[in-house]
Amino acid sequence: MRMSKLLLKTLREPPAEAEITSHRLLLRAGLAVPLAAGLYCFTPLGWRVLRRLETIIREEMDRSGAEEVHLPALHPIELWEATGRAQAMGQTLFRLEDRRERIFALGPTHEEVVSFLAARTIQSYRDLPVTLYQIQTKFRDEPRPRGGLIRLREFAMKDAYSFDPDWESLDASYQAAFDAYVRIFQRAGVPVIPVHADSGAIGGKDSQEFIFLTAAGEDEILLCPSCGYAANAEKADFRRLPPIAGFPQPLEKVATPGQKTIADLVAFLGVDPRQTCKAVFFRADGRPVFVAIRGDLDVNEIKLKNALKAAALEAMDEAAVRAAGLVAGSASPVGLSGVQVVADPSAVEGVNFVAGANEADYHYLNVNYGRDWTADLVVDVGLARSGDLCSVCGSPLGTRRGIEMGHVFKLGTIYSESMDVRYLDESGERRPAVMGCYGIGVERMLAACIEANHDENGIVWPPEVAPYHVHVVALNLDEEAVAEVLAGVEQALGEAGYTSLVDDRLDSAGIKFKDADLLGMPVRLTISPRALERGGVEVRDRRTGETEVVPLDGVVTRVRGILAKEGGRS
RNA sequence: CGGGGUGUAGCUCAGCCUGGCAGAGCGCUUCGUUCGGGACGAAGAGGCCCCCAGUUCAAAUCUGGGCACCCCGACCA
Repeated sequence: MRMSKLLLKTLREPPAEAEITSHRLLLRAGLAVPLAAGLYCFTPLGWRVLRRLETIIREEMDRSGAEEVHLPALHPIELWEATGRAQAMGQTLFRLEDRRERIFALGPTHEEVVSFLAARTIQSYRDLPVTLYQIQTKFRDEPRPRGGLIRLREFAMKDAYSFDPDWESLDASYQAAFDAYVRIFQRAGVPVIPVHADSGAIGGKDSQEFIFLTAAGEDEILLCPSCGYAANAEKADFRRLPPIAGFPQPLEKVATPGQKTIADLVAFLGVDPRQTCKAVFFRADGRPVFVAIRGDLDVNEIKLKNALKAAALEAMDEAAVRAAGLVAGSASPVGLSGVQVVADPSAVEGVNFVAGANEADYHYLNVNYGRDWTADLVVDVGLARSGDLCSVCGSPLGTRRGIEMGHVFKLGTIYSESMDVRYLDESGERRPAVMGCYGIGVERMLAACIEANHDENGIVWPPEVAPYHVHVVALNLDEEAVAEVLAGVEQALGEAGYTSLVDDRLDSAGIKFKDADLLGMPVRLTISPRALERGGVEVRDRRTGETEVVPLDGVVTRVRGILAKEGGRS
């Protein structure tokens, strides 16, 4: 490809809207142009990168035994109502109407549609297991698109769905998808770690995310430096500090004027935070929920939401708190009625807690579970924080930010039951297929790839992702010798199976070198009178900056060497 | 949806406080000189100053309302 005819505009300065590195370089290198919040146009160069990523994904999915399909992006809304997700997705679901006023959704994901397809094609255990995948445009009316390609409203997702006769078989399909993901991210030059995750609105059981660690990430990840336990904060388990021991004492009411927070009580009464019981109020699908948890802990709203099987969970506002008869600052599970009470085990296991008296400026001492109050539900709703102890080995956990690149999880029979994906087993019994579901965000992968592969001068593409293998800078093209060598080199590269981007523009050498660094092809060749005088063509490794003049007949070999060194196959 | 910020040329931004010809650098076009790390000279093109309303003789500038975009939080690949 000749740059003189390539549609490309690089920018010396990044647009002010771009803050994170991948976004800045994406725009500076002219790979994409924003259209609206969460929507981008991809230029020829940017599109080539996306296609190369898709190629990697296809190859590895195919290798894992998955079969590619293509499903509509436009879905009849009835499909979403059948699984209850028209409701659950809420505003995120883009809706539109056809000319006959039938309502459709723009697919934010494809469990429903793939289940529809499976229901009509899978009949027997002989048809199983099978994994279907596609690379499809997804539409989500996100509350807040952000970070360039990190969070889009329209994006390409590789989504795969496995159908198995039973859970044991699903384990194998899940593992195959997991292994494929490891290879995909490895080839794409995106370092990821698998972490335990919540399965979110889609529902399901075991769930792991492939996280790219970066300060620009949206997710908080808890990592154990000692045993390697890694989990999304919304899912992470941790070991609570032991309760403070003692024998139950009689309940006692004390005046605590103006003391509202746990920190207040700790200072005022001189007790350990672990001796206090914290009260937090929520509205789950509109109904009030009271959560009791030990004072040194915080509530994990995702865990709570899951425990309550609620579609929406929000903090209770002041008016609602009063309406529920609660006293903020002195709220207590003791003597509470008409409100669902959820307790974290930490509030149940200890003795002699300090808790509110449901009366302003008063607290109880020596509150004990079972004697003074009971919960409707006792469940782990603790939020793991930096410094909490690893549930596996007991070492202090650390936190890092990260971006979710891919997600694999075991769905089970949720969709196969509601969408009627059933098969006849060997004994002639009709059973729902056990499903798994596996996604990768393609644009997000591109962003992470830039984030992980750049230096102060620009992008440094891994060879497998680079839009072209070689960037050829031609200087003084008006000189016949240069033009001649360029033609020869281009041909030799092509015959060797390498793609090249040739800078044949009339701009100065400085501009061309700067652009070559910015655009980040793994190898740069410079063809110029100076290089020719020195006996050949200058070959430069973009990553290391190593530069050498190589005789014409050695150029292809040298290119091959650099590409192999920089990233395996190309 | 809550909190914060920004909207002036393709990009980065000044001008706004204190109302009075719409500006700079980079980019773009043409010509010439250049040609190894964002060259130089000359001549040009390019604007709904986000939108609407108000105040005023006069609004990029002041007031009100709206919209868009970005960042932080609640959601997800």
